[in-house]
Amino acid sequence: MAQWQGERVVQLAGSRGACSDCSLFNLCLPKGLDNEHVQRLDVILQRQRPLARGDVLYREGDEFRTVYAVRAGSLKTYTISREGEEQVTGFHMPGEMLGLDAVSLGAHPCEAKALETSSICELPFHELEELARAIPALQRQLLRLMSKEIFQDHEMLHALARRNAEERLAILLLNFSHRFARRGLSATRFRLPMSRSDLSNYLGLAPETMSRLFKRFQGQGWLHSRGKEITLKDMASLERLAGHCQERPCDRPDLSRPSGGG
Amino acid sequence: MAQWQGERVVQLAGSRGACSDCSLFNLCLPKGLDNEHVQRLDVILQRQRPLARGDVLYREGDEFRTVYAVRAGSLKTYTISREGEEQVTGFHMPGEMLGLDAVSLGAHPCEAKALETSSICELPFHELEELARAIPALQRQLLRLMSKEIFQDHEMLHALARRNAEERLAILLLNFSHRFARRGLSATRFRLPMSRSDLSNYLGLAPETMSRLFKRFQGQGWLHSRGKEITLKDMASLERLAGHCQERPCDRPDLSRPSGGG
DNA sequence: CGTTGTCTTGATTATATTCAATCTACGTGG
DNA sequence: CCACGTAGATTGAATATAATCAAGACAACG
Repeated sequence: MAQWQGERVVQLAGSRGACSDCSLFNLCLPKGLDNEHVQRLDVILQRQRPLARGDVLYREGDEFRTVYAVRAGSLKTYTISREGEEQVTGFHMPGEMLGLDAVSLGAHPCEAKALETSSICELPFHELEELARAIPALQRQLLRLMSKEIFQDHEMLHALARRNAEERLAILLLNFSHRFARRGLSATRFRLPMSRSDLSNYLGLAPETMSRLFKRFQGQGWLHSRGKEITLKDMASLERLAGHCQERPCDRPDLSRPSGGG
Repeated sequence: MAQWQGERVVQLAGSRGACSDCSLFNLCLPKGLDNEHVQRLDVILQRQRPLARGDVLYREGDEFRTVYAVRAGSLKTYTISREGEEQVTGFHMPGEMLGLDAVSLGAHPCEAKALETSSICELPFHELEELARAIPALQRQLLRLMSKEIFQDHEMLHALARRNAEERLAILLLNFSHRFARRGLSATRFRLPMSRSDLSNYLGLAPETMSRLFKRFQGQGWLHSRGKEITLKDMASLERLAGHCQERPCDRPDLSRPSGGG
């Protein structure tokens, strides 16, 4: 593919005011941005060459200049403690954003690595900020995205602090199920692109425990797993385990009080 | 005190361009805001009547209209699961902000309760957003504040996922030590305003474990605790336990690339 | 077809939880 | 000022849960 050369992507917006590439950033509110705005946003989008499995998008300490959105594939982000141990802080699937945790420090506090061949969009934060000032709906959407990340982290804190291993896995499986479903994929059959170790690390468990959990879940008939391929067979039981379902109130476009001048 | 009636506080800015009340929100960059801006920010600040211990500032599900900063006292925020169990998501000391996790949903995803008699500033988010568009440094600072919260949550995730009980307590003690020190208070003698249960809940431990930990730490000569009064006596040992010290890179004013038009 | 890394499995151990029983501090009312 | 009640904190003993250690199976890949 010849276009993966970091050149600027100047794309005209679609006909209905919907986003093209910028939709990957979840930055477009259906009613918030008109064609002109979409065009201005797309102009600052850039494509990178695809990442191969294991490629590092950014390292801990790297200067923060851009935020990223996953176009295809998937990545994990993780911090590295002084002793060298990893802590996976998130998995990022197509349509999801990463890098916003770097705004505060001005440098990336974590590392991002491709779990498989992945295609990434990047958006220079400096220009995004400027544009956000010009487009109220964009500013708000940016704030909402960050707020959502905080909200999700709090859910994760709850899972790690109050839930046992089984419950954590159930929560995680349903979480992925919802994320796949939102992309129009099956909510019950999907492929988890990360290793069992990454999963267990994310959930604060030992890899062996993860293995035993999958076995137990399979024995209960709750799911079928063959390597990375997962089939959820008893959503009700998983939801019962997970407690209040982890339905995440994703980007709702209806805001009672639009921040724009009206 | 007669001024606790929710009236608007119209305060003139100090002489050096430093913030007055708005400094509570950590929204002012020393070099970023001049007097005129400070004045505009202070104008939208409001004072509430003080909260008594146990008073709820906002409940889960409450419509999100304002963000808050602690002027004096302290609060805890916590989510409530469907089964009614609490999960403490944070403690908020003077000069610290809360409520930003509500931007995404448009409603507060957690509840905030005063741990002691507390005085609160509130700032209508709608107006804050507008002002942020007008003042680039403010917009950036707002984004940085949220980013910092994400960053801190990730540290907490690491603590819950990878650290044992002792290490978690050491991390927490040093965290508070730094927060008190930043306010000009002693880094080694302070009063933890929350109950042991709140602490243990926050750290994902049973209250009994927390009790045993304090006893063990005291036996090691690492600290002295009498009720809520804590004296740290061996910072080196605590730091060794905590691993890389949890020094949080708080609001550094030096940003290589100011987002303003220059 | 072997090599490598990941995953799985079993046995054992460590860690923190749970349950139950005091103990203490503190606020209330006599 | 003291007795009482209550909520929180502490302590001990038993238990549960997941981690660790150590092999072995499996899959991907050259």
